[in-house]
This record gives sequence, structure tokens and C-alpha cells, in this order.
Amino acid sequence: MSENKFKRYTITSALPYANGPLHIGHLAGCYIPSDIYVRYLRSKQRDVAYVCGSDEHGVAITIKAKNEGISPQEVVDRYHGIMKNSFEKFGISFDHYSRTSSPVHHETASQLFTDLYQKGEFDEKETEQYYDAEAKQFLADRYIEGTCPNCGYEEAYGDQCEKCGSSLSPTDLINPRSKLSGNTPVLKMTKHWFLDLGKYTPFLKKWILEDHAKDWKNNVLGQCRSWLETGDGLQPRSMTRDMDWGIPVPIAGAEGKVLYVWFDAPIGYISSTKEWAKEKGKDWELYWKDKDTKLVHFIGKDNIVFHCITFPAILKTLGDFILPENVPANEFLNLEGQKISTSKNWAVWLHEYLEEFPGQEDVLRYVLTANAPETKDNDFTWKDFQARNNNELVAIFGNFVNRAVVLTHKYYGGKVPKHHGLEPVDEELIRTLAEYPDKIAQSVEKYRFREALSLMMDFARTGNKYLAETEPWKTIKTNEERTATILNIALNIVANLSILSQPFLPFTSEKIKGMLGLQNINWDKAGEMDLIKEGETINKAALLFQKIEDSTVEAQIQKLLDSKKKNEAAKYKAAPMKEIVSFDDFMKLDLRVVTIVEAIKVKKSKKLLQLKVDTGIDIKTVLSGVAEQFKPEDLVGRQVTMLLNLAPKKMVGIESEGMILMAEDAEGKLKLLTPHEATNPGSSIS
RNA sequence: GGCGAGGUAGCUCAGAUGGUUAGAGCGCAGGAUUCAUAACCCUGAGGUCAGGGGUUCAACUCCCCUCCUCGCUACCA
Repeated sequence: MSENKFKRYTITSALPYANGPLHIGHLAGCYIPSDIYVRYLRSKQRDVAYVCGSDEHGVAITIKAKNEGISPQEVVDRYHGIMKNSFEKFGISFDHYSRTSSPVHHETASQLFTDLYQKGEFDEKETEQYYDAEAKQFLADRYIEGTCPNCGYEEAYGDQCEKCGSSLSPTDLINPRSKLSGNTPVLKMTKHWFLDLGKYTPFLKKWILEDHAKDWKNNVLGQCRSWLETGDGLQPRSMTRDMDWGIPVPIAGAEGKVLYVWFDAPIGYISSTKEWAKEKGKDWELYWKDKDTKLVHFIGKDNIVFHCITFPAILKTLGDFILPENVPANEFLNLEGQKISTSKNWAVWLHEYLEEFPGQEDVLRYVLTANAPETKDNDFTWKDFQARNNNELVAIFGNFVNRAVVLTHKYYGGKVPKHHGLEPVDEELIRTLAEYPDKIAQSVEKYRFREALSLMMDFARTGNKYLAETEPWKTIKTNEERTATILNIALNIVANLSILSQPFLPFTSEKIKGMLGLQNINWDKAGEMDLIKEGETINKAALLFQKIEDSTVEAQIQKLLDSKKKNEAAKYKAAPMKEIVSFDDFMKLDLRVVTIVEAIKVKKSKKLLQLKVDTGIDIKTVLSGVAEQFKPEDLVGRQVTMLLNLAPKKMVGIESEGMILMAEDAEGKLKLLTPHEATNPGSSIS
């Protein structure tokens, strides 16, 4: 098989960001898939380095620290601890789990940056950025707040407005304020180091779109294609930031600057490998620089660009590094029909699950694998969780193991009975089962884990079918030898299940091995029918899975709804009052009631309607972002309020000569402000 | 609007390079069975493969158009 091509494997999963705990979306996205892959490789006795770590730099962490009045280090210590602990308890079997604040990582990232610098790969550029004179520092996008130019939300960030979702540049904000001092920041020149990604386009095109056109996933290729083939191509990207939390830029004259978090994070894979290698007395370079090493990055779809374009470009430039053989990115997992959201607390948190469902780690692993978003976004529901547990794990897998073991105790006092020769049904069964290990292996090697898992379940199903067909509980009355053979075979199917389930259900696999007294059996033995031999004693049957009651899942759903309600209540808080304005300032605004006389959809926009309004003075053209909530015909003839003397602004090639005023509720729904009875167009409001 | 990914049985999803009656699991209906956590096993009903054109002897599979969902991106004065 192709896997034998490689002498060793370096397997990474995306570094989780240390600003919150882990939820099921993270698990389904990359941690469970990578763990399955790695456990399979280990079972095949391959040489694997499975590395990960917490991503602890970046602005979001410094902001969280500031909000909570603690240091960034305290923030990352807290979440690094929670995440590391949950991973361990959940059985994600990293060889090494590091963190990007570790000394080895700082050293490695600085070194690689210096290497690129000395090769002349960076372009130094000066650009204008906001600077807080009082705090004496440049402001990252997230450190600037202001009024969103799109929706008027007053607490939009410099990179994005959370209210309307539009992405912004800090200079777009109206009335920008520094989050550090509250002062108005000033624009000031600053120097940064840019990597000219455009230079790598030909190489990336060939490597991804040609060499890997067949073996990479559709969604990954599609994303790459859209970056490589459309628009103006890849733009130079700054690899440094003005900040004091992160890895200092190791160049003279770069004081007060750190490496861009997306430059340093993927290097975390390398530093994590280094730490592991040192502990184990291995050579880390073999895992990153030897052509016989297979490198695979497991990620979620939000990370595709960095893992397929930026990081490979960096590795390629460094020269002696290998590139990933594959980047199997999953899509997103929704929860009960809605997007998972950390800030809205719409999530199933791993650390809470581990406490509320003790000993049921494999159930969540099973459900998240069976319903993994491998090709498209999928939905996790508690009802599905319950159904898969009760109908599949309990009824098929657990039940089969239980039947075989209980019967052996009942008829043979817990000793494996003697094999007396095969009948045609047995031969047929063994032939069928013998094909499974290879089929499952092939699916795993193609990163088709849900398919692999379903094959594993078919194997258990076949066991149930075998018992139903041979009916040992009947033959025991007439033919003891036949019964002995059947149970010997059934127990060997169970033993096989312990091997085949090991990548997917590691805790369960261990339990089965404990029950049968098996040790050191790996993938190469799968398919053999003498894994457990006559005369060996097996332990009493212990239930592998337990039914989950309606009340349990109902409680979980209620918990979600409660947190959603709480969140909505919190969101309902009215915005704080703005600064006092003088009467004169107020009088400068020319507010009027106007009548909408025409409304048409703007061709090139989803959100804009082009309105013609009668102002009593003339007919003006106004663009308004209401197309998603109002149809043109709903608006014609209506009277609304308008700011008449707002400076005109061009959008999508059309000039807007004012602004229609709207009220907006917590959900972002817009309401027209209409006089309670009709009035003359142009009536002034004061 | 641009780009990307999707739209296949009630539900969750499979269906390289186009080729006989479109598959699986769950759910549902019926049957059989009692070793097993009332579980297992068998049988069955259910789809004009989002819609409309086109290419072809032949299309879920290729091309064009339309509609819907999700993601990135632009625009909601």
C-alpha cells in the first residue's frame, strides 16, 4: 500500500487559540480526525510525531486580558491549562502539546524569521497607522473602536463590525477611539516587513492545482483556486505587527514590533516537534526535512489559506523543509441548526461534556465522526446524539460484544471453548470479515473517516447476524461441539473489533481488550480468527455503552436555550448615551419627513435599495441598505424620516443624497420611522 | 455583486473517469426470534437525484441559465 512509501509521519492539528475553551466544533473539525489517523498509524506501528499546542499570541488575547484586568500571560495560562487537560481526558493522543509562549518556540520563530530576512525575502514598507499618543504605541486594528460606517454601530472594531458583520479597515471608522486611552488616535508612519506572496504563485499553482489535483479535498482545492486564480493574485502580506505581546521582531530597529501571529503560529508545529524530539532523544529535523516523512495538517476550513498558501510558501523559501502531503480541512459543524458561537455561548463545551458525561468520551467521538462535516457543513443535534448512542453503539456494537461474552460465561464458565472445524457459514463469514481491515484502512488513508467508521460498525453488525443465523442458544441443546465453535468464532470477532475500533473508540477498545485479556495486538493482526485461543479465561461482561434517556438530552437542549435567552437579555441593553451636543450643533441637522415615490433594487447589491423621495423641495435619490428586509413595493408611498443635509456619498456608482433614518432592534431588524398621520412632504422635525 | 462549497429517500449522508431496475444508516410498517442493555435478525414502503434548457445512443454524473443554503469578499449616509 502507498503508505509504505513513507518512513515516518508528522501529523499536526490546528493550534487552538487560547482565548476560550474547546467545543465540539473544534473536535469535529480537526482534533478527532487527526487522532483517528494517528491512532491508526500507530496501530500499523508507524513512526509518528503527532504535535499541537496552544496559540497564545495575537491581539484578541491582549484585549481579553485588558477587559478582565489581568495580564495576557494569565489569560493564556488559564486556557492553555483547560485545553491541555480536556484533550488528555478526551483521549486526543498528542505526542506533544506545547504552547507558542514557550522559549523553544520563541527561539525557533525568531530564527526562521531571521533566515528569511537574511535571504532578502522581506520588503520593508512604511505605512500610516493609528497611534495612541498617550499610551505611546501603535494600535492594532482590534484596539481601535469607532462608529461603523455601514450600520452606525458605535462599538465597531477596526477590522470588523460585529453588529453588521462587515469587515473594515481602521481608517473607515467614524470617530475612531483608542481602546487603550479612549483618546482619538493619530495617523503615524510605521515600518513593517512584507512577504511578497505573489512571487510564489507559479510554484503554488503547480504544487496544489496540478500535483495535488487528485488527492486533496474539493473544498480545499476550491479555496486555493479562488486565491490563486482570481483577482489580482496574492498580495504582499505583512509578517510583523506593532504590539508588545508576541515574539519580538529579531531585527535592529524593530523595537516595539512582534511577529504576526499567523507567521508564528504554524511554526509552533515545528517547535512542538523540537520539544518532543528532545524529550525522546530523537532528531526533530528528520520529521520536517526528510523526503521520506509525510507531513499532514488537519485543520478547519477557516485555516485553509494559511496552511495551503502562506505557510508552504514560507517553508519552500526556507529551502530544506518538506511540504504537506495533504491538508484535509473539514467544513463547519452547526449546533441544533445554528452556528456555534463562543461569544454567544452557543456551544457544547468539551470540559463540561467530560464532567456531565463521565466515561462516555467515546460516544461523543463516535457521533462527531459519524456526522463529521467532511464535505459540507453539518448539524449536531442532541437528539441525533441520543439516537446514535442508543441505536448504534448500544444496540449493535455493545450488544454484540455483550452477547458473545455472556454466552461464553453461561455455557463455558468464562473459558474460551474449543474450535471444532468450520461449516460453510463460518467460512463465508470469515471470508467476508477478512476484507474489512483493508477496506477500513483504505478509507482512513483517504481521510474518509465517516466511511471508515461505518465499515467498522458493519463489522459488528455482521457479528450480530452470525449469531442470529447460527443460534448457539439452540445448538447448545443438541450439539455442544457446534456451539463451542460458534462462540470461539464470535469471541474472535469481538477481539477483532477491539483492533478495528481502536482508532475511533479508544476507550472502548481498551475495555474490550481488558475483558478478553488481550495485549499488544495491532492492526496487522486484524482479520485473523485465532486472536483468542481455546482455554483462555475471559472476564465478566461489562457494558460498553449505556442508553441515554430522553430526560438527559432534553436537559442539554434546555441548557442551550437558557444560555441563549440569557444572552439575548444581555444584548438587549440599550447603547449608552452619546456625548452631549450643543443646541447649535443639533440645529445644523436638517431632519424632515419625506415621501418615498420610487424604490428600485440596486442591481449590483444585495442590501441596497435606490429610493427617490419627495422632500417638498425637490426629488432626491437616496441609497438605503434595507433590501433584505423590505421589498421596493412595500416602501413606495410611505412617509419616512430623513437626514436631508448629509454630505452626498457615492456607492456602487450611484450618488446618495441623504440618509433615511431607521430604528434597529437587538436582532438587527430595521423599523421605519413614520409620522403617526400623514403630513406634508418636507415637514421639518425638531 | 464577485469567488468558493453545497442542494440526492421523513432525517443524516455515499454515489472516480457519464452506461442495466439511484445506495447506506437512522426513522417508519410488517415478520421472525428470545442468547443479549425490549436489544438483535429478515422483509417492505418511500426519491421525476433543487428547477429549466442543451450535448450524447445514454446524465445524478458534462455544458448553459434560474432558484435556495453556507463561507470569504464588496456594498447597507
